Amino acid sequence: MERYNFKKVEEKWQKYWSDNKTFLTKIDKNKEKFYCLEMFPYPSGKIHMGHVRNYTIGDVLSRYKSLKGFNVLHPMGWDAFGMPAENAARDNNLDPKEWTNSNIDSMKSQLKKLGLSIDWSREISTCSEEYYKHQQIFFLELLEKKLVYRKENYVNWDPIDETVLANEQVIDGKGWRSGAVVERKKLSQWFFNISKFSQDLLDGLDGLEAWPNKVKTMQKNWIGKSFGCEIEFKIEGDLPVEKIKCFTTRPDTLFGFSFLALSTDHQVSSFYSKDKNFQKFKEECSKTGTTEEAIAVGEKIGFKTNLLAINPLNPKQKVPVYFANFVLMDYGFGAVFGCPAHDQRDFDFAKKYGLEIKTVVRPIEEDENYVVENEAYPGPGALINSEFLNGLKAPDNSVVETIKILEKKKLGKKQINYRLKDWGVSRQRYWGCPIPVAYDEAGKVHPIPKSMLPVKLPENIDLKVKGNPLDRQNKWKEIEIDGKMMKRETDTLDTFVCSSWYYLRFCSPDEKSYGFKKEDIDYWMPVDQYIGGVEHAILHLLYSRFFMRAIDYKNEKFNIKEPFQSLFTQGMVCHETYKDKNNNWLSPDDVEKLNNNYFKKNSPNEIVKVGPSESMSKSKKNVIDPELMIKNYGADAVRLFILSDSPPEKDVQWSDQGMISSYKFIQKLWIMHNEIKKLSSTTVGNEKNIELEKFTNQIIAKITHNLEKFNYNVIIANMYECYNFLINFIKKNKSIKGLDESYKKILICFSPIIPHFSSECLSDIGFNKNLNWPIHDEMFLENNEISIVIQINGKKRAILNAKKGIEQKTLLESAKQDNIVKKYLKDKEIVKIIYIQDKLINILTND
RNA sequence: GGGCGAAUGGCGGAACUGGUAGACGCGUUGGACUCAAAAUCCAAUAGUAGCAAUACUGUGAGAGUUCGAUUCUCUCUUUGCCCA
Repeated sequence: MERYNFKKVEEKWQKYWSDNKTFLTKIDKNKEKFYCLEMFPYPSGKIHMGHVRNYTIGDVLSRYKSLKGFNVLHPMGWDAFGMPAENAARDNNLDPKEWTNSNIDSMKSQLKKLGLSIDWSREISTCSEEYYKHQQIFFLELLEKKLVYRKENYVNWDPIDETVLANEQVIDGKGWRSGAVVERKKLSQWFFNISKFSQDLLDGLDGLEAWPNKVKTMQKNWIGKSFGCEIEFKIEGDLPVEKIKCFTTRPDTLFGFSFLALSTDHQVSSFYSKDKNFQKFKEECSKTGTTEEAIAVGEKIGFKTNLLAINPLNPKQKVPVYFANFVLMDYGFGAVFGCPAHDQRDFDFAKKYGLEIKTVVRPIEEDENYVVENEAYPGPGALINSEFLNGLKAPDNSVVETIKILEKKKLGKKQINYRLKDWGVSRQRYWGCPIPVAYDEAGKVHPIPKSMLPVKLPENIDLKVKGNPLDRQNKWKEIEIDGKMMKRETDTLDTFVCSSWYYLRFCSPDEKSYGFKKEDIDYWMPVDQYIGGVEHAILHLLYSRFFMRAIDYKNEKFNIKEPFQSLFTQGMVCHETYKDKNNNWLSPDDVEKLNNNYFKKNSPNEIVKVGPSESMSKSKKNVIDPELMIKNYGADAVRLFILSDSPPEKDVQWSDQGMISSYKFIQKLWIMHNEIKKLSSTTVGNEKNIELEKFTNQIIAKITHNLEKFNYNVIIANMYECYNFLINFIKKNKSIKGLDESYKKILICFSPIIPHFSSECLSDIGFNKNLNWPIHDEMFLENNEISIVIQINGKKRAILNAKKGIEQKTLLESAKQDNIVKKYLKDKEIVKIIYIQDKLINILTND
């Protein structure tokens, strides 16, 4: 017998699948479809373990569903636009397109070595003209439907990448990619009107039963629906301002009103355009970031006006009006009423400027003399010091009642507010999808006629110069539309736009006239299972849900609104981190382990500091190269290991030991395979072996159940169980009828996880074509001979073998014969007996 | 500060609707093979006591419901993620 040669076998089957077009998918209306999609990768040039895990999970599911008889669509593509290409091109004097395409080639060959069941004929790349042409058409359609608009707005400006960032791309006040502190800048930008769909996107979440609750909650919070009231405050003072509108979720605390705060961008600020002190203040404000966190943490500062705001519920009360740095123009109306006693931000502000702090809500356990002292009390309770509102239960009851009163007096009206802002999609970058519009001399927007699409990116660009590269392409910028010379838009689209509809393109990758064909969408959509990292829980998934709705808006193209029926978020792949004596990160390759101590390789005296296990990242050097692992151990072993140690939704620890033991397991399976093959060819048994049948059927039931539930780590345990059973079974049984049948079924169960090995073994014992997922026989799931647990006073004391369906009386009699049971029942009176049929009997005695 | 989740041997983790806790793997220990090592195979492996049969304790801590709780309820601790 030859040692199992994974290299030969894996290459053989990968070639076989490719030559036979095994994974090519076509519409087949006689079959039920299954669309399995994993989040497509950015073509960085090398796959990492996160990809291996993500795509292995998807592949296991796809292969299982195929064997179950589904018509499976399992495509792959490239999220190919984006800044790394541009940066690499700039630093190494390359063409971003060539850089990207060569990365795609090498990553594709690495993915192929994993033996994924992908229909490569549907491969798409978002940086190809065939792809972004359709995206430009979508953009124009959205423009026509008024779902895209242009406005001047403050934006998050990343000074290193020299681009605008969406709010979501600002993390801790810093750019998500560059890490630079984000500045505020006013620019004219394109926006997708995602906020128009706020309610719809929120409602849609309820229908997504197969999404993790965690993700739904995150989206819900992100959309941030709040119920409140729009109030108009009458204004007195030295300026021609009569009233100021503001939005609040707590109108019930109006009697605690002590100041009105305005954003520095509020209309009223126009009266201060020549006031040097105000300008200085405004500049100060722009230094605090725009994120909610920066505002909450930062110091609250204000600029006092000479205006006074009148409390609508208590016209005798007049309070000062301030500009304040914690008020944002794009929330509510850029004005908030301050109630220091019950909002920490307002409290801090009031303390600083010596404003009144009047308590109007008391916690339930306090009485009416309760006074807010060291910090605001934002919690529930009852209203006090509020005249006719006193006693109302806050906040639910009191908010509703106050709004009713305000509406009746025409002082305000009920309003629903969302935190979700429109999606700014303009990027001042080269390597993205050009926005297909042009401007005439007056600056008016003209869509570029569809016949002139795609707007292609110019080539041979110098990326070394800072600023927007397309803006410098004077020749490219010129365009003639209807005989008039115009200038093209020089911004490109956020790459999140590309990934918002790629799942549709996979259904019709070759369609020339439009992004997809209705017939294809009707058959394939929605995605039955979407698999990816939880880091995309908000942005990508929300944008995709929006894009479906936006494309469909007013045209009713589809019957579905939600692109992803089920969502699975896999955990990360982690590894210990290492540092040398100078605190430099060390790669696992540079570290040697000896007797629980870690040393630097080639310098045996230097002890290595071991840090916590963290998600693999290049910056911490704690990465393991999948290509190397596949080369050393084979794709099947890598697939086996990456699934074996943790449930797929949780983080997994990389372990060299684990990797090696997966490799060894396949070697052991191969040795066993050859023994079984020898045995089953000489077998002349009479009757099927009950023990074998029972095991086979039970394990099929288990594996099937675990596949359906994504318990992939448990399937690996089931595979070991199979090995342990079979190896012992063939040792003691020399001639067994039905062994080949059972073994075949078990191999099919293995095949989603280790497809090359299983295919090789199956074909070696004569099964190659038309394989189906085995179905277990219920008959064997239930044993005739069962073990029944005997409990005395709730404690396990013995186990009794009995026939199925045994009656309580009979069971009790035989239990009483048991020596241990006898011991415990001696001199005791049986008070009660609890019998769970065929499972357990609990005997209660009198003490 | 708010929301959601998690906590089981030395480690990763199993346990269907409350019913034999610790499947399976790693590691460790002992043994076989070997001049020796590696590889492989066999055995043991929650803790405590005991030669053993066995007994007691045990699923982060404390309470509760129940004949019976890793599983359900409440309080607390630690921890992770998201939002602030």
